[in-house]
Amino acid sequence: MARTTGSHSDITGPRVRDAALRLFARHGFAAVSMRQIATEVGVQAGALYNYTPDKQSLLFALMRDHMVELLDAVEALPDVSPLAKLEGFVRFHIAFHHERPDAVFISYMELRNLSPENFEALETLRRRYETVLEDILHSGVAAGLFQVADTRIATWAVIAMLTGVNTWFRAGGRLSLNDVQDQYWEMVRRAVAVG
Amino acid sequence: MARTTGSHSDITGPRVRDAALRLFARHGFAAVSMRQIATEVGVQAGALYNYTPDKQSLLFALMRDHMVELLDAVEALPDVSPLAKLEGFVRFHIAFHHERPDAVFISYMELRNLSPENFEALETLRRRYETVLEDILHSGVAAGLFQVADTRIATWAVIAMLTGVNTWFRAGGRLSLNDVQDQYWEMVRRAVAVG
DNA sequence: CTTGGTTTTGAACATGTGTTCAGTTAAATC
DNA sequence: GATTTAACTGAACACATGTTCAAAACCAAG
Repeated sequence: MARTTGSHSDITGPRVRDAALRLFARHGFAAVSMRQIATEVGVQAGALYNYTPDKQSLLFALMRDHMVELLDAVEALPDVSPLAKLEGFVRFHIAFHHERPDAVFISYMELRNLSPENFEALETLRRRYETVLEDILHSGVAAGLFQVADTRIATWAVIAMLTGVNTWFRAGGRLSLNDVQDQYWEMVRRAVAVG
Repeated sequence: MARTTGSHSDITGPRVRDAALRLFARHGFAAVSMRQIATEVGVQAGALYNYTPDKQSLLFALMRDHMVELLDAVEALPDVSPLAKLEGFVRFHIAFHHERPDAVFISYMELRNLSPENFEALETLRRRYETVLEDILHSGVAAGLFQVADTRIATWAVIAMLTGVNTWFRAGGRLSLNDVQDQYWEMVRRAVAVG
């Protein structure tokens, strides 16, 4: 046997990425073999190499694509007052991350499995995302709306707090996503706003 | 060759655990082989099985020991007012986690490599730790000192925020550990305290 | 010095790993 | 219908994996 009926790279390509994303998130990059991914796709392991030069590049592509999506979305947020911007950021972060639990998980957990160059590329993207929030905090401080001792630390604190939602929140439970957004926004607002 | 001169289980045992802790934290459980651990200890792979029945038990022992230490320490905090208790918890969490970056990292990252029973055992310990903070928040709310919509969510939010310190803080930099504790305590206090 | 217990070696086992590639079949193009 | 291109198979490569165990060497006690 060789080429199978109905096979097409436009179909197999996304299926490879989807399977890799799910398996990497569930079991970890190092614990997943190329043969497991291939089985999930319904193909032999060798066929995967039409879609990635090697296993690590597959991981990196997933992480990079996720971060680029994240950046594009956050930079499209409306340009309003610092307080409204902060609220927008909080609600956006929670919602965006909730929709992509696997990609978020991988992007935080598998950094150590990247080559130095790939790691650096991803860190650069992550820093750009953090800077969006830090700029908001900074402009709020300048406008006398926020009271923050160190905008850098506050940035890390807020992002860690918001990202933590993914570890426990599941849709269909006691609280809606909106409830969660409301409560986190309330805590963030009080933590940084004056008076 | 066989038994080596100077070999003793009281020495090799801790060395096995130390090497495993450091390697698991650095490269991940699945990416570290028993032979790598053995090399680090200065022993052949077979000798490790005098100290653990298998690889997974070694991981679990490290995680469980860490959580038990954490629980013992947090339950020894003084019984004072809710506000002072909360401050004590915040400062304790930051300091304790700062001193054990490898154990903290492993205990958060390698949960998925545990068997179901081991996972459940660790989750129970983690819930007990969270309950310490939730009880503090709850008693503060009852005393009219705190204003928190949902103590469960606030617990997760605070712990995620505090644990995040480990991802960026390194001793010897711009800020002392005390500076960091001060700033996080300020943010937590404002996020939950009334007016 | 002998005996009994402790600790480690070194080889082996069965299986799994990422990756390559010649050969084969399906789809697309002319 | 003939030819070219795209997609995949299946086998192979060289090596790594967790774990077991008889044999050997060390240490401690009598």
